[in-house]
Amino acid sequence: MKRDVAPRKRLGRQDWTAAALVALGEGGLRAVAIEPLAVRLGATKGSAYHHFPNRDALVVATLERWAAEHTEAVISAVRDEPDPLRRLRLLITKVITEDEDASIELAVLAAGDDPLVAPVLRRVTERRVDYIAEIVGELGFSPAKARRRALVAYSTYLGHAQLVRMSPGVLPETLAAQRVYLDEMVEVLSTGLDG
Amino acid sequence: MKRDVAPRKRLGRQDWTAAALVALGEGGLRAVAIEPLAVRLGATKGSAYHHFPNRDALVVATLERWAAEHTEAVISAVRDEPDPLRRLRLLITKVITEDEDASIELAVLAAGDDPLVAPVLRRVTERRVDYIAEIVGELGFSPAKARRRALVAYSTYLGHAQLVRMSPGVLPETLAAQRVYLDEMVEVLSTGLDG
DNA sequence: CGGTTTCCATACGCCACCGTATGGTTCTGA
DNA sequence: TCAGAACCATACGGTGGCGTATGGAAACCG
Repeated sequence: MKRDVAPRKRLGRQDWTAAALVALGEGGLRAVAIEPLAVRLGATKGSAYHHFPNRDALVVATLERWAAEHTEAVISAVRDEPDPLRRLRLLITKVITEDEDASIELAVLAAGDDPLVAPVLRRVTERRVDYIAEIVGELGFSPAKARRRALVAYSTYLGHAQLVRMSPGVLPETLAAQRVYLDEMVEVLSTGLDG
Repeated sequence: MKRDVAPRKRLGRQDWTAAALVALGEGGLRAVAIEPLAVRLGATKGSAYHHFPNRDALVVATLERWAAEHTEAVISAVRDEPDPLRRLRLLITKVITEDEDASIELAVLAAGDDPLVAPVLRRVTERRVDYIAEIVGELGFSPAKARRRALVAYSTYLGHAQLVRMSPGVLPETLAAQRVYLDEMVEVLSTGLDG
Protein backbone atom coordinates (compact mmCIF):
# COMPACT_ATOMS: atom_id res chain seq x y z
CA MET A 1 0.00 0.00 0.00
CA LYS A 2 3.08 2.21 0.18
CA ARG A 3 2.79 3.82 -3.22
CA ASP A 4 5.67 6.05 -4.19
CA VAL A 5 4.25 9.41 -5.13
CA ALA A 6 7.19 10.31 -7.31
CA PRO A 7 9.03 7.49 -9.07
CA ARG A 8 11.71 7.13 -6.42
CA LYS A 9 14.80 7.03 -8.54
CA ARG A 10 18.19 6.86 -6.96
CA LEU A 11 20.14 10.05 -6.89
CA GLY A 12 23.69 10.88 -7.92
CA ARG A 13 25.98 13.83 -7.52
CA GLN A 14 24.65 15.29 -10.78
CA ASP A 15 21.11 15.34 -9.49
CA TRP A 16 22.19 17.34 -6.50
CA THR A 17 24.26 19.85 -8.41
CA ALA A 18 21.50 20.23 -10.97
CA ALA A 19 18.96 21.02 -8.29
CA ALA A 20 21.50 23.29 -6.66
CA LEU A 21 21.91 25.24 -9.89
CA VAL A 22 18.18 25.79 -10.11
CA ALA A 23 18.05 26.90 -6.50
CA LEU A 24 21.04 29.13 -7.07
CA GLY A 25 19.29 30.89 -9.91
CA GLU A 26 16.10 31.31 -7.96
CA GLY A 27 17.24 32.23 -4.50
CA GLY A 28 20.94 32.95 -4.63
CA LEU A 29 23.72 31.16 -2.90
CA ARG A 30 21.94 30.86 0.42
CA ALA A 31 19.23 28.87 -1.28
CA VAL A 32 21.80 26.19 -1.99
CA ALA A 33 21.12 24.46 1.29
CA ILE A 34 20.98 20.78 1.94
CA GLU A 35 17.63 20.43 3.59
CA PRO A 36 15.53 22.50 1.18
CA LEU A 37 17.19 20.76 -1.75
CA ALA A 38 16.40 17.41 -0.22
CA VAL A 39 12.76 18.39 -0.06
CA ARG A 40 12.86 19.56 -3.64
CA LEU A 41 14.41 16.27 -4.71
CA GLY A 42 12.01 14.20 -2.71
CA ALA A 43 14.89 12.77 -0.71
CA THR A 44 16.45 13.39 2.66
CA LYS A 45 19.72 14.75 3.91
CA GLY A 46 21.10 11.26 4.12
CA SER A 47 21.47 11.22 0.37
CA ALA A 48 23.30 14.52 0.20
CA TYR A 49 25.72 13.64 2.94
CA HIS A 50 26.48 10.44 1.15
CA HIS A 51 27.59 12.19 -2.04
CA PHE A 52 29.16 15.23 -0.42
CA PRO A 53 31.09 15.56 2.82
CA ASN A 54 29.36 18.80 3.69
CA ARG A 55 27.43 21.71 2.30
CA ASP A 56 30.52 23.58 1.13
CA ALA A 57 31.50 20.67 -1.07
CA LEU A 58 28.10 20.73 -2.71
CA VAL A 59 28.38 24.45 -3.34
CA VAL A 60 31.85 24.10 -4.82
CA ALA A 61 30.79 21.25 -7.06
CA THR A 62 27.83 23.28 -8.23
CA LEU A 63 29.93 26.34 -9.03
CA GLU A 64 32.51 24.22 -10.78
CA ARG A 65 29.81 22.74 -12.93
CA TRP A 66 28.46 26.16 -13.77
CA ALA A 67 31.90 27.44 -14.70
CA ALA A 68 32.62 24.47 -16.90
CA GLU A 69 29.31 24.54 -18.69
CA HIS A 70 28.87 28.25 -19.27
CA THR A 71 32.22 29.93 -19.56
CA GLU A 72 33.37 28.09 -22.63
CA ALA A 73 29.91 27.93 -24.12
CA VAL A 74 29.74 31.63 -24.94
CA ILE A 75 33.28 31.79 -26.21
CA SER A 76 32.94 28.86 -28.54
CA ALA A 77 29.67 30.27 -29.79
CA VAL A 78 31.43 33.11 -31.59
CA ARG A 79 34.67 31.42 -32.51
CA ASP A 80 33.47 30.91 -36.08
CA GLU A 81 33.39 34.58 -36.97
CA PRO A 82 36.71 35.30 -38.68
CA ASP A 83 36.71 39.10 -38.55
CA PRO A 84 37.93 40.22 -35.10
CA LEU A 85 35.87 43.40 -34.86
CA ARG A 86 32.71 41.66 -35.95
CA ARG A 87 33.49 38.83 -33.57
CA LEU A 88 33.86 41.27 -30.71
CA ARG A 89 30.60 42.96 -31.55
CA LEU A 90 28.88 39.64 -31.91
CA LEU A 91 30.20 38.56 -28.54
CA ILE A 92 29.01 41.66 -26.76
CA THR A 93 25.61 41.60 -28.39
CA LYS A 94 25.16 37.93 -27.72
CA VAL A 95 26.13 38.13 -24.11
CA ILE A 96 24.05 41.18 -23.40
CA THR A 97 20.98 39.84 -25.12
CA GLU A 98 21.18 36.33 -23.81
CA ASP A 99 19.18 36.01 -20.65
CA GLU A 100 18.95 32.25 -20.73
CA ASP A 101 20.85 31.34 -17.61
CA ALA A 102 21.42 34.92 -16.62
CA SER A 103 19.82 34.34 -13.25
CA ILE A 104 22.52 31.90 -12.24
CA GLU A 105 25.27 34.17 -13.45
CA LEU A 106 23.75 37.05 -11.54
CA ALA A 107 23.50 34.98 -8.42
CA VAL A 108 27.15 34.01 -8.72
CA LEU A 109 28.15 37.61 -9.23
CA ALA A 110 26.08 38.71 -6.28
CA ALA A 111 27.84 36.20 -4.07
CA GLY A 112 31.22 37.21 -5.40
CA ASP A 113 32.72 37.90 -2.01
CA ASP A 114 31.80 34.57 -0.56
CA PRO A 115 34.97 32.56 0.04
CA LEU A 116 33.51 29.62 -1.84
CA VAL A 117 32.53 31.66 -4.86
CA ALA A 118 35.48 34.03 -5.09
CA PRO A 119 38.10 31.70 -6.57
CA VAL A 120 35.76 30.27 -9.20
CA LEU A 121 34.52 33.67 -10.17
CA ARG A 122 38.04 35.00 -10.36
CA ARG A 123 39.04 32.26 -12.75
CA VAL A 124 36.03 32.83 -14.97
CA THR A 125 36.64 36.55 -15.02
CA GLU A 126 40.28 36.21 -15.99
CA ARG A 127 39.37 33.78 -18.72
CA ARG A 128 36.78 36.09 -20.20
CA VAL A 129 38.87 39.22 -20.02
CA ASP A 130 41.77 37.38 -21.57
CA TYR A 131 39.58 36.28 -24.42
CA ILE A 132 38.26 39.76 -25.12
CA ALA A 133 41.77 41.17 -24.93
CA GLU A 134 42.87 38.54 -27.40
CA ILE A 135 40.29 39.68 -29.91
CA VAL A 136 41.21 43.33 -29.48
CA GLY A 137 44.82 42.34 -29.87
CA GLU A 138 44.02 40.84 -33.25
CA LEU A 139 42.95 44.31 -34.30
CA GLY A 140 46.53 45.43 -33.99
CA PHE A 141 46.69 47.01 -30.58
CA SER A 142 49.39 46.51 -28.02
CA PRO A 143 48.69 43.88 -25.37
CA ALA A 144 48.45 46.57 -22.70
CA LYS A 145 45.96 48.65 -24.60
CA ALA A 146 44.01 45.60 -25.67
CA ARG A 147 43.67 44.55 -22.07
CA ARG A 148 42.52 47.99 -21.03
CA ARG A 149 39.81 48.01 -23.65
CA ALA A 150 38.82 44.50 -22.70
CA LEU A 151 38.45 45.56 -19.10
CA VAL A 152 36.27 48.51 -20.01
CA ALA A 153 34.07 46.31 -22.16
CA TYR A 154 33.77 43.61 -19.56
CA SER A 155 33.02 46.16 -16.86
CA THR A 156 30.19 47.47 -18.95
CA TYR A 157 28.84 44.00 -19.42
CA LEU A 158 28.99 43.33 -15.69
CA GLY A 159 27.28 46.60 -14.88
CA HIS A 160 24.59 46.01 -17.42
CA ALA A 161 23.90 42.63 -15.90
CA GLN A 162 23.65 44.28 -12.52
CA LEU A 163 21.19 46.83 -13.88
CA VAL A 164 19.04 44.12 -15.39
CA ARG A 165 18.92 42.42 -12.06
CA MET A 166 18.36 45.28 -9.70
CA SER A 167 16.24 47.71 -11.62
CA PRO A 168 15.15 46.81 -15.11
CA GLY A 169 12.99 49.89 -14.96
CA VAL A 170 15.86 52.22 -15.79
CA LEU A 171 16.61 50.37 -19.00
CA PRO A 172 14.74 51.04 -22.22
CA GLU A 173 11.32 49.43 -22.16
CA THR A 174 10.37 48.69 -25.72
CA LEU A 175 12.21 46.16 -27.81
CA ALA A 176 13.01 48.77 -30.45
CA ALA A 177 14.52 51.13 -27.90
CA GLN A 178 16.55 48.27 -26.49
CA ARG A 179 18.00 47.56 -29.88
CA VAL A 180 19.03 51.17 -30.31
CA TYR A 181 20.51 51.18 -26.83
CA LEU A 182 22.55 48.03 -27.33
CA ASP A 183 23.80 49.24 -30.70
CA GLU A 184 24.99 52.44 -29.12
CA MET A 185 26.66 50.55 -26.34
CA VAL A 186 28.54 48.35 -28.78
CA GLU A 187 29.50 51.42 -30.75
CA VAL A 188 30.86 53.21 -27.71
CA LEU A 189 32.81 50.19 -26.58
CA SER A 190 34.37 49.60 -29.96
CA THR A 191 35.25 53.23 -30.55
CA GLY A 192 38.60 53.65 -32.17
CA LEU A 193 39.04 49.96 -32.66
CA ASP A 194 38.22 50.14 -36.33
CA GLY A 195 39.39 52.70 -38.84
CA MET B 1 33.04 49.95 42.90
CA LYS B 2 31.15 48.94 39.79
CA ARG B 3 33.38 50.70 37.26
CA ASP B 4 32.03 50.69 33.74
CA VAL B 5 34.68 49.25 31.49
CA ALA B 6 33.41 51.17 28.52
CA PRO B 7 31.63 54.43 29.29
CA ARG B 8 28.17 52.93 29.15
CA LYS B 9 26.38 55.56 27.16
CA ARG B 10 22.77 55.18 26.30
CA LEU B 11 22.07 54.18 22.75
CA GLY B 12 19.82 55.73 20.15
CA ARG B 13 18.60 54.76 16.73
CA GLN B 14 21.64 56.43 15.20
CA ASP B 15 24.04 54.28 17.17
CA TRP B 16 22.37 51.18 15.84
CA THR B 17 22.25 52.28 12.23
CA ALA B 18 25.86 53.43 12.46
CA ALA B 19 26.99 50.07 13.74
CA ALA B 20 24.83 48.43 11.12
CA LEU B 21 26.55 50.41 8.38
CA VAL B 22 29.93 49.23 9.59
CA ALA B 23 28.75 45.64 9.74
CA LEU B 24 27.18 46.02 6.31
CA GLY B 25 30.47 47.11 4.85
CA GLU B 26 32.36 44.34 6.54
CA GLY B 27 30.12 41.33 6.21
CA GLY B 28 27.32 42.23 3.85
CA LEU B 29 23.64 42.39 4.57
CA ARG B 30 23.52 39.20 6.57
CA ALA B 31 25.95 40.73 9.02
CA VAL B 32 23.31 43.28 9.88
CA ALA B 33 21.86 41.07 12.58
CA ILE B 34 20.55 42.16 15.91
CA GLU B 35 22.51 39.93 18.23
CA PRO B 36 25.98 40.43 16.77
CA LEU B 37 25.40 44.17 16.63
CA ALA B 38 24.33 44.14 20.24
CA VAL B 39 27.62 42.48 21.15
CA ARG B 40 29.52 45.00 19.09
CA LEU B 41 27.73 47.85 20.82
CA GLY B 42 28.19 46.37 24.25
CA ALA B 43 24.46 46.17 24.68
CA THR B 44 21.81 43.52 24.39
CA LYS B 45 18.91 42.88 22.09
CA GLY B 46 16.58 44.68 24.45
CA SER B 47 17.98 47.96 23.24
CA ALA B 48 17.52 47.15 19.58
CA TYR B 49 13.97 45.96 19.99
CA HIS B 50 13.19 49.14 21.80
CA HIS B 51 14.28 51.35 18.91
CA PHE B 52 13.12 49.09 16.09
CA PRO B 53 10.12 46.81 15.85
CA ASN B 54 12.16 44.09 14.19
CA ARG B 55 15.30 43.37 12.24
CA ASP B 56 13.81 44.45 8.92
CA ALA B 57 13.12 47.90 10.29
CA LEU B 58 16.72 48.24 11.35
CA VAL B 59 17.92 47.18 7.92
CA VAL B 60 15.59 49.62 6.19
CA ALA B 61 16.63 52.48 8.44
CA THR B 62 20.27 51.65 7.77
CA LEU B 63 19.81 51.57 4.01
CA GLU B 64 17.81 54.76 4.10
CA ARG B 65 20.59 56.46 5.97
CA TRP B 66 23.16 55.21 3.48
CA ALA B 67 21.11 56.44 0.56
CA ALA B 68 20.61 59.84 2.09
CA GLU B 69 24.22 60.35 3.06
CA HIS B 70 26.00 59.05 0.00
CA THR B 71 23.83 59.55 -3.04
CA GLU B 72 23.71 63.29 -2.83
CA ALA B 73 27.22 63.57 -1.50
CA VAL B 74 28.87 62.58 -4.77
CA ILE B 75 26.54 64.66 -6.86
CA SER B 76 27.02 67.80 -4.87
CA ALA B 77 30.76 67.25 -4.91
CA VAL B 78 30.95 68.05 -8.61
CA ARG B 79 28.15 70.56 -8.92
CA ASP B 80 30.62 73.44 -8.91
CA GLU B 81 32.25 72.55 -12.21
CA PRO B 82 30.46 74.66 -14.81
CA ASP B 83 31.56 72.90 -17.98
CA PRO B 84 29.33 69.85 -18.53
CA LEU B 85 31.89 67.66 -20.21
CA ARG B 86 34.51 68.36 -17.59
CA ARG B 87 31.89 67.83 -14.90
CA LEU B 88 31.03 64.45 -16.36
CA ARG B 89 34.64 63.41 -16.52
CA LEU B 90 35.23 64.67 -13.02
CA LEU B 91 32.25 62.70 -11.79
CA ILE B 92 33.39 59.47 -13.38
CA THR B 93 36.95 59.83 -12.21
CA LYS B 94 35.89 60.74 -8.71
CA VAL B 95 33.48 57.91 -8.35
CA ILE B 96 35.85 55.33 -9.77
CA THR B 97 38.78 56.44 -7.70
CA GLU B 98 36.95 56.95 -4.47
CA ASP B 99 37.06 53.81 -2.40
CA GLU B 100 36.16 55.47 0.83
CA ASP B 101 32.84 53.85 1.57
CA ALA B 102 33.02 51.58 -1.41
CA SER B 103 32.62 48.52 0.75
CA ILE B 104 29.16 49.59 1.84
CA GLU B 105 28.12 50.40 -1.69
CA LEU B 106 29.38 47.05 -2.85
CA ALA B 107 27.52 45.27 -0.11
CA VAL B 108 24.32 47.04 -1.08
CA LEU B 109 24.83 46.15 -4.71
CA ALA B 110 25.52 42.54 -3.84
CA ALA B 111 22.27 42.37 -1.91
CA GLY B 112 20.38 44.07 -4.68
CA ASP B 113 17.76 41.36 -5.02
CA ASP B 114 16.87 41.33 -1.37
CA PRO B 115 13.34 42.68 -0.98
CA LEU B 116 14.51 45.13 1.63
CA VAL B 117 17.34 46.47 -0.49
CA ALA B 118 15.72 46.48 -3.92
CA PRO B 119 13.50 49.54 -3.58
CA VAL B 120 16.22 51.70 -2.04
CA LEU B 121 18.73 50.63 -4.62
CA ARG B 122 16.28 51.26 -7.39
CA ARG B 123 15.72 54.80 -6.20
CA VAL B 124 19.42 55.51 -5.92
CA THR B 125 20.06 54.09 -9.36
CA GLU B 126 17.38 56.15 -11.02
CA ARG B 127 18.63 59.26 -9.31
CA ARG B 128 22.18 58.70 -10.47
CA VAL B 129 21.31 57.80 -14.02
CA ASP B 130 19.05 60.82 -14.21
CA TYR B 131 21.85 63.05 -13.06
CA ILE B 132 24.34 61.71 -15.58
CA ALA B 133 21.75 62.00 -18.33
CA GLU B 134 21.14 65.58 -17.28
CA ILE B 135 24.81 66.41 -17.76
CA VAL B 136 24.96 64.73 -21.13
CA GLY B 137 21.82 66.60 -22.07
CA GLU B 138 23.58 69.87 -21.35
CA LEU B 139 26.01 68.92 -24.08
CA GLY B 140 23.24 69.26 -26.60
CA PHE B 141 22.01 65.72 -27.05
CA SER B 142 18.44 64.60 -27.18
CA PRO B 143 17.00 63.29 -23.91
CA ALA B 144 16.81 59.77 -25.34
CA LYS B 145 20.40 59.71 -26.48
CA ALA B 146 21.57 61.35 -23.30
CA ARG B 147 19.89 58.67 -21.27
CA ARG B 148 21.43 55.94 -23.36
CA ARG B 149 24.90 57.31 -22.86
CA ALA B 150 24.20 57.75 -19.18
CA LEU B 151 23.19 54.13 -18.91
CA VAL B 152 26.34 52.95 -20.65
CA ALA B 153 28.49 55.05 -18.38
CA TYR B 154 26.72 53.95 -15.25
CA SER B 155 26.87 50.32 -16.29
CA THR B 156 30.61 50.66 -16.70
CA TYR B 157 30.88 52.17 -13.27
CA LEU B 158 28.86 49.36 -11.74
CA GLY B 159 30.90 46.72 -13.49
CA HIS B 160 34.14 48.31 -12.47
CA ALA B 161 33.00 48.31 -8.88
CA GLN B 162 32.16 44.65 -9.23
CA LEU B 163 35.60 43.93 -10.63
CA VAL B 164 37.27 45.75 -7.78
CA ARG B 165 35.33 43.66 -5.37
CA MET B 166 35.57 40.23 -6.87
CA SER B 167 38.96 40.11 -8.49
CA PRO B 168 41.21 43.14 -8.18
CA GLY B 169 43.85 40.99 -9.75
CA VAL B 170 42.56 41.52 -13.27
CA LEU B 171 42.83 45.28 -12.93
CA PRO B 172 46.09 47.14 -13.53
CA GLU B 173 48.42 46.75 -10.60
CA THR B 174 50.63 49.80 -10.51
CA LEU B 175 49.27 53.22 -9.76
CA ALA B 176 50.60 54.55 -13.04
CA ALA B 177 48.89 51.85 -15.05
CA GLN B 178 45.69 52.51 -13.18
CA ARG B 179 45.82 56.15 -14.16
CA VAL B 180 46.24 55.24 -17.80
CA TYR B 181 43.41 52.75 -17.55
CA LEU B 182 40.99 55.15 -15.95
CA ASP B 183 41.86 57.86 -18.44
CA GLU B 184 41.13 55.50 -21.28
CA MET B 185 37.88 54.48 -19.70
CA VAL B 186 36.77 58.08 -19.35
CA GLU B 187 37.80 58.70 -22.92
CA VAL B 188 35.82 55.76 -24.24
CA LEU B 189 32.74 56.72 -22.27
CA SER B 190 32.81 60.32 -23.42
CA THR B 191 33.49 59.49 -27.03
CA GLY B 192 31.54 61.68 -29.39
CA LEU B 193 30.25 63.86 -26.61
CA ASP B 194 32.67 66.62 -27.39
CA GLY B 195 33.69 67.93 -30.79
C1' DC C 1 22.26 -16.74 -3.84
C1' DG C 2 24.89 -14.66 -0.18
C1' DG C 3 28.03 -11.03 0.73
C1' DT C 4 29.68 -6.39 -0.07
C1' DT C 5 29.22 -1.97 -1.49
C1' DT C 6 26.36 1.78 -2.55
C1' DC C 7 22.79 4.48 -1.38
C1' DC C 8 19.38 6.63 1.63
C1' DA C 9 15.77 7.31 5.77
C1' DT C 10 15.18 8.32 10.55
C1' DA C 11 16.41 10.44 14.49
C1' DC C 12 19.16 13.17 17.09
C1' DG C 13 22.11 17.17 18.96
C1' DC C 14 24.00 21.70 17.83
C1' DC C 15 24.33 26.54 16.57
C1' DA C 16 22.87 31.23 15.19
C1' DC C 17 19.64 34.25 14.97
C1' DC C 18 14.72 36.03 15.57
C1' DG C 19 11.22 37.75 18.43
C1' DT C 20 8.63 38.17 23.13
C1' DA C 21 7.90 38.75 28.02
C1' DT C 22 9.00 40.80 32.03
C1' DG C 23 10.99 43.48 35.19
C1' DG C 24 14.63 46.55 36.39
C1' DT C 25 17.21 51.09 35.71
C1' DT C 26 17.90 55.81 34.16
C1' DC C 27 16.15 60.11 32.64
C1' DT C 28 12.96 64.10 32.57
C1' DG C 29 9.73 67.51 33.72
C1' DA C 30 5.76 69.26 36.35
C1' DT D 1 10.80 64.73 44.23
C1' DC D 2 8.61 61.43 42.26
C1' DA D 3 5.60 59.53 38.39
C1' DG D 4 5.79 58.24 34.04
C1' DA D 5 8.40 57.57 30.08
C1' DA D 6 12.33 56.00 27.92
C1' DC D 7 15.73 52.69 27.88
C1' DC D 8 17.81 48.18 28.48
C1' DA D 9 19.11 43.27 30.72
C1' DT D 10 17.76 38.59 31.33
C1' DA D 11 15.52 34.67 30.13
C1' DC D 12 12.80 32.06 27.30
C1' DG D 13 10.74 29.70 23.16
C1' DG D 14 10.79 29.24 18.09
C1' DT D 15 12.83 28.41 13.44
C1' DG D 16 15.93 26.78 10.01
C1' DG D 17 19.81 25.04 8.74
C1' DC D 18 24.27 21.93 9.63
C1' DG D 19 26.32 17.73 10.70
C1' DT D 20 26.43 12.70 12.78
C1' DA D 21 25.02 8.08 13.96
C1' DT D 22 22.89 4.13 12.84
C1' DG D 23 20.41 0.78 10.57
C1' DG D 24 18.03 -0.72 6.63
C1' DA D 25 17.13 -1.26 1.61
C1' DA D 26 18.81 -1.64 -3.15
C1' DA D 27 22.18 -2.78 -6.48
C1' DC D 28 26.11 -5.30 -7.81
C1' DC D 29 29.14 -9.21 -8.14
C1' DG D 30 31.38 -13.49 -7.45
